Amino acid sequence: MKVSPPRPKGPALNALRAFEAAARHESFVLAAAELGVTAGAISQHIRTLEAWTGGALFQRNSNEVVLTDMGRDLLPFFTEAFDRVGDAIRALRAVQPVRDINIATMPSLAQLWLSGRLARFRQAAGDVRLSITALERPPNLARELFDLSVFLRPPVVGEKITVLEEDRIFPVCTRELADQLRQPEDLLSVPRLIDQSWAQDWMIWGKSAGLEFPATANVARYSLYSLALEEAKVGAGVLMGHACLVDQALRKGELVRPFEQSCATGLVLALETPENARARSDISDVLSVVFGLDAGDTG
Amino acid sequence: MKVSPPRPKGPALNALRAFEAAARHESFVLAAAELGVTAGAISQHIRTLEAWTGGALFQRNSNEVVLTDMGRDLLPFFTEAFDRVGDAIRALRAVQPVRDINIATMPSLAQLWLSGRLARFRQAAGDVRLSITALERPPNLARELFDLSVFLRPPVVGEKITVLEEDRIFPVCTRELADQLRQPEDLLSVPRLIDQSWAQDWMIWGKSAGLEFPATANVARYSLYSLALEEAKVGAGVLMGHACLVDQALRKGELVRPFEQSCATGLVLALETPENARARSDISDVLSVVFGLDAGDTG
DNA sequence: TTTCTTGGGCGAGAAAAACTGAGGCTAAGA
DNA sequence: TCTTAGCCTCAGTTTTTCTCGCCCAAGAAA
Repeated sequence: MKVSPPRPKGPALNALRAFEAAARHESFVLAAAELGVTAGAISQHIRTLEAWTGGALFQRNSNEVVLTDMGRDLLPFFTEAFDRVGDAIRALRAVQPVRDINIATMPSLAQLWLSGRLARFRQAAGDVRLSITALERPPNLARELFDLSVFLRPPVVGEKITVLEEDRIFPVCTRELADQLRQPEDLLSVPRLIDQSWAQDWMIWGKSAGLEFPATANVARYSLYSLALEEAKVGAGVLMGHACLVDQALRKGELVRPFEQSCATGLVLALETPENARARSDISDVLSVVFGLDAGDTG
Repeated sequence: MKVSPPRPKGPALNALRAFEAAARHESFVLAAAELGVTAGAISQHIRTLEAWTGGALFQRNSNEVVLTDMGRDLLPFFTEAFDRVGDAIRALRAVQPVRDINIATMPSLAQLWLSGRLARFRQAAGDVRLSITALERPPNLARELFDLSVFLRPPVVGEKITVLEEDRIFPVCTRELADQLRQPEDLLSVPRLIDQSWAQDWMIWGKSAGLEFPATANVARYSLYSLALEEAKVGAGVLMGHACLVDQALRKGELVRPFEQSCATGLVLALETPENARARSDISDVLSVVFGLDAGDTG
């Protein structure tokens, strides 16, 4: 027996947070992205934690990790804990009246949809700094310090989610190219432009038009929607346009719709705010000026 | 506007914990002790946090800190958050069946009361490592990784607190010295030994005996009760004995009670366990073997 | 009054923690 | 078969955190 060893120390808080994120995503890569570090860092945290507890939290497979039963049982405790920590941080942040507003959105929406609308807002309220972070997936707003997120996403039911519009898609191209397209079948013979992350778009629209598009033939993939859009503008092919993303180009006449037929993707353009955010006057300003929403106007 | 700045980062988790502890104690020194760091470290964390929020959390006075209103409003969020984090850590620790049991107690109890009893336990269950941490004050068991605490403390009402006995005090000394003491008034003329932290003891007992002991005259103060006890054993003076602390010495005949009169200090010898700890079989073993308590046997 | 003690601030340097980056492995899909 | 996606590990570096020494002010004790 040792008398008076130092107080027993728990594991590092950052390691706990890393576990929570990794367990929630069941992926070190996603957890790393959420926390803004590399996957290696997550891996190390998890190992530290496993060494501390003496039991395995994850089962490592070749290209995935899965929670062990033990890890799965533990997760709710950690999620609850860090949700409360998130609340505390948010409360801390709220002591300062206005500073800057962090918006999370998809790269494509940031460039093609949001930027125009925010210009309007920035004129109206010059003292607020806006910062836009482009993310592939909607962040967990209970955890991260965003005040607002706008994403095309499945229509999840959520407390603080407002559906702005349904996501609809239809082909778009230059007027010149459109003139060569008499009927939908003609689309099979021109280059089709798609965004990596929405590889299904042509198939979905095809189904509604009674066509089947081969997955690979005559297709150019782009990692960013805005790149595909630029290519479409110079006549490189036909882009499957999302209404909210090509609206500007259509208005300007840079692109046209060779066929009126449109179809829903099953996604919605949704705006989400963290708990209590709409009580902040600065944020509800953005909501009303930019999106035409009033406080409490939740979907 | 910056597009795609990295995700907005919150303050360091350790800084949040430092704030919680500092705010709860309204003292950097106590918070530092709880977290096992120096007060300077706490001070820096708080300043980091204040810089992040842009508002003062504490008002610094010359030799104290007091929470600002803002800080006071924030505290409940943080306490809730770190209570949940504590739960999570505890759950993590519980995945491993038995390892070691951490006991928190006062230095005097550790030496004079606990050690004998634990010897009994250590014989019975040799595979459990016990570690005893001596602390001045009862730790917050919702926060720290102790499985058990034993303290002389005011009789607070608590869920998981079991009162073992009432704290009673009475003078003790060597038999030789006792022979010179005919009546309580004689105590005024012999050296009185006291422990720093229980400076009131003589006054309290004096009141019950109808005597008034001058606070300073003819008094030897010791920083540890066990030191005072050793001095008493060699006849250096009369010690105000706490029943639970001098019991062993009385049994062995090393000390005697010159006067039978005893009085209660208003404190109790209380055992505390964290939430759910008594469900752990290893811990309830300690409770039953060492303290004669059965599961669910809470005060 | 003077001295001591206590609680806190500050800055430099040390220690510890966290993170990155490179190289390797496996499974799945093209 | 080749590529890609995930994860692992390890070494080295960067960043953070902590300690240490010294200062200050206020209150208690002498």
